Amino acid sequence: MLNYTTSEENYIKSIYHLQKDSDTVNTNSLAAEMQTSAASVTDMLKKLKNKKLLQYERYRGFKLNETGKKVALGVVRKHRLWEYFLVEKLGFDWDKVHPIAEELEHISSDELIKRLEHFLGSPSFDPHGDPIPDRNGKIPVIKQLCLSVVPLKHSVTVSSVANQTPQMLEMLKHYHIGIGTTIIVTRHFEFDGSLEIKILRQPSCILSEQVAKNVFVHYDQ
Amino acid sequence: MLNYTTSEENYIKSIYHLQKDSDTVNTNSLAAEMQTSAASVTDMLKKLKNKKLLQYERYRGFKLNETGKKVALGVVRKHRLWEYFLVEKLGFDWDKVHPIAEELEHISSDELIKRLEHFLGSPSFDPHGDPIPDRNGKIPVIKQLCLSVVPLKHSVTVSSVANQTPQMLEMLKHYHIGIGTTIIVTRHFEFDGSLEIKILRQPSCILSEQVAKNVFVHYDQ
DNA sequence: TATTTTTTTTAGATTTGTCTAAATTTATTT
DNA sequence: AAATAAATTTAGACAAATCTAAAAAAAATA
Ligand SMILES: [Mn+2]
Ligand SMILES: [Mn+2]
Ligand SMILES: [Mn+2]
Ligand SMILES: [Mn+2]
Repeated sequence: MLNYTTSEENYIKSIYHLQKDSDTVNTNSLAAEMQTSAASVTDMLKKLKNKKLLQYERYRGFKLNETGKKVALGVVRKHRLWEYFLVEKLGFDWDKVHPIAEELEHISSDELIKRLEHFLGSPSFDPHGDPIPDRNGKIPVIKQLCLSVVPLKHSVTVSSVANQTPQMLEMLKHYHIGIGTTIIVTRHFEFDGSLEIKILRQPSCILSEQVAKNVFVHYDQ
Repeated sequence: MLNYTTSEENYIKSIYHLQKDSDTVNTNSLAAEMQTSAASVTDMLKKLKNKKLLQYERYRGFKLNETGKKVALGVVRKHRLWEYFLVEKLGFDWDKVHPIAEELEHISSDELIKRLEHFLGSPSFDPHGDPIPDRNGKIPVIKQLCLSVVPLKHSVTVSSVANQTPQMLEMLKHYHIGIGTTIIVTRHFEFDGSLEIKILRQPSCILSEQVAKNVFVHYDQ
């Protein structure tokens, strides 16, 4: 497999994440995601098309082809393994690791990642509950649903969090919610969609719909 | 402390290593060390002088000032901590870690290095026996001497290896010599300066002067 | 000291990744 | 279907890091 620049890898990864929800991606959304100009995106699209990582016709949107997806999965794999390392081995809070993994994911040694994965015990999910692709790009799946649609009085366990900004993660920490936390939804307020929830050894509390929409869970046992 | 580019950091580190033996450094030696052209070196020297990291008058050689040395020590510290991690935690052979640490040393987070150091148990020496500067740039010292000048029949322990190319390290592995190996010099051949040595549980063997000159030891107990 | 050699710097290009402003294409409204 | 608005691309510029070839300065030698 060829080597790509840090910049190329960042674009490829962003396209990968965007095309999961929308199939074909457009210039402006990528520019927004990357916090850069639309012109810069167009420049990079030409480069990635030349390198045969992208399906792209001008003005028509674009998407990664199979090669591009493989590259993206490799970067995602590295990113999430490093995040796991930072939290589980170095004791970082889970809301601090993203920017550091954003740099570490570009270290090029394959041997390093092979050994890192083994050292970490081949984890399947990163500290945010996101799946870690294996060496072949295969992603583990679990049946999860959004906390906002969980029926009352069912015990569920938090398996991932969609919005991973420090702001969101800070908030969840305040509620004592993390990956693996067991939750029972005790009330649902129709007025604003907020939820009353109960966490073991914590007083009941109210979550806004906005928060609940970003928390994903699976049913217990 | 400001941030520097990967390229700047690599130049600063090379100058630091060169000026240890020669006080003032010249353009061609740095170009050789960095495997680049003299013109590129001159370009970078102007940049580093502008950033006030360097004493430099054209045609007159150059050296890092105190600020520059601090930056260099920070990079060296990161490089050696990562090498220690790669060998002690990930199980890499010591002759494989240098190029990977060459990338990892540029990851910018200070918090990361603080935690990595703690995770590793604040080691004082890297896998090649080179000292790891502490957070303030202070370097631990040990009294060491070159294996080629060790008197006969004294028990000494290998503390560092000067030439760290894969070729040299491969060779030392073949002789079962590593950091911490106990050695007794049993004969010294005047003809070519080669040494007969004895390592515990190994048959006697002969080291060329070229190898011995690169191995540093300290007296036992 | 004059000449030659070596070292170092400058001049001018090139590549990568970025930008702003203008032009073009596509989409949405009247 | 025009007109307007939005999205996208192109044109042209710039900074960083590199290069080669030529010029200039310093060092070594005759
Ligand atoms: Mn990144
Ligand atoms: Mn994550
Ligand atoms: Mn480096
Ligand atoms: Mn080392």
